[in-house]
Amino acid sequence: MKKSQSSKEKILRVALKEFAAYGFGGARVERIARQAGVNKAMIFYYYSSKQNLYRIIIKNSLLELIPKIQEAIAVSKSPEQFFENLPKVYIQYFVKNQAVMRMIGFELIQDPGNITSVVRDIFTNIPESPPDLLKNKISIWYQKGLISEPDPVHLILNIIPLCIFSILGKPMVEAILDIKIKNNIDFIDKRINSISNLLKKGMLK
Amino acid sequence: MKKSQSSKEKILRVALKEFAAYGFGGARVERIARQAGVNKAMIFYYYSSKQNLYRIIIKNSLLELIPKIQEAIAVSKSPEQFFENLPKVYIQYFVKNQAVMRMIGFELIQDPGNITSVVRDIFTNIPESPPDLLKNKISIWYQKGLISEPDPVHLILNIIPLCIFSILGKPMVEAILDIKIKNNIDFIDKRINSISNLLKKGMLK
DNA sequence: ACCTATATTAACCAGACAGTTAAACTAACT
DNA sequence: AGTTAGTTTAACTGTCTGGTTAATATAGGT
Repeated sequence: MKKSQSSKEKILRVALKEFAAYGFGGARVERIARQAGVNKAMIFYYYSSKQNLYRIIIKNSLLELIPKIQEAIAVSKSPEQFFENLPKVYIQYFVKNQAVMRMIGFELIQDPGNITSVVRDIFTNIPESPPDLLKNKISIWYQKGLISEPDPVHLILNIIPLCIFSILGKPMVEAILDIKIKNNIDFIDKRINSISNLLKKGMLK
Repeated sequence: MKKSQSSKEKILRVALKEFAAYGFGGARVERIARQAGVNKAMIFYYYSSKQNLYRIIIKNSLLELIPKIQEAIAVSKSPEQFFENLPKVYIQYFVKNQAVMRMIGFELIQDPGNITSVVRDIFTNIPESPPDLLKNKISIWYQKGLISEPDPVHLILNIIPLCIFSILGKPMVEAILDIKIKNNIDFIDKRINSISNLLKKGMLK
């Protein structure tokens, strides 16, 4: 029973790319099967439905990302460090896992209720919940007069968008300004830097 | 020939919502027809294909947004004003036209090449191109030592994401922090404020 | 060798899909 | 009343889709 394991996992890997490329509606089960080198029926044998396969992939992806964020929060002893660590972790993860980012993006646009329920589900079953950790840090930092934004909602909404859209929005900005960004590694480095600087100058007191 | 006009336009209005809700692949031509109170064949009669209908809607939407941005840039005599005006224009437009935002989001994720070609197409046929206006302002402001970010790419990528994701990411942040934002008008006001403050503190010298 | 549980396949299905067609309707103009 | 051009419709088509099924293959345990 070794080949089965590889088939089961290969379906996940291939399906992630398929969903990211075409969205749920546009994704084709048969294309996933073909690219995974597996009979179409195997997908239903292992994952019972297209919807279910989709949900499992989203959950897996989030479970992979969360510990990285958890650590970035934990190691940040000051808001300066926090504003440097978090964008770095987010951007580097999403650059390496663009398919994940695209799938999450799709979900947020199409059916926010679905992904948010997955998120809630994950966080209620985690011992040291990263959101709680974050809330505590923010409130302590604000009380100490270190940061200017006391509301965790707006603090988060001032960070995450900058990271995700940096990658997603790149082609758009290239089109708007009518330029071509050649060196992607340089661009990403510059992006992380620009975001960290903006956050430090903009939200530290 | 009066009813035809209203049918033709109603298809556009309904299709915008359909595409925003389900993405291109998930959108159903027949559902558009039914909701527009029109025979399905009418959609092909007026717009020849689903793809073409999609492109026309995207283009129309951008053509509606661009003048607003153009004006926000033009009236901003200082970077302070710019960092206040642009987020306000973006967020207020996207709050009122969430379907447009979702469609653009879909495109950016699924087929960036498509929407970017539409953008290029629009901007090359506009006399006072807003990107050029923006590039000039930024370079002048930087030379005068008023702003800290000389690169228009990163300046834009520090602004637009904050606006778009503020609306799109709201349910996600609610799920992460396990809260419910009740008053949406207050939230949007606070969001515009928080972004303007971040940009002013973070990017002015 | 036989049993059993898991893995895999080809062939199939009913419904849905984008797109077509040809005929009929409408209303303005002559 | 007849012509014309733009609208609208019902009925259709060929293809594709997610999902099913029943038969078969595999391999480990007895």
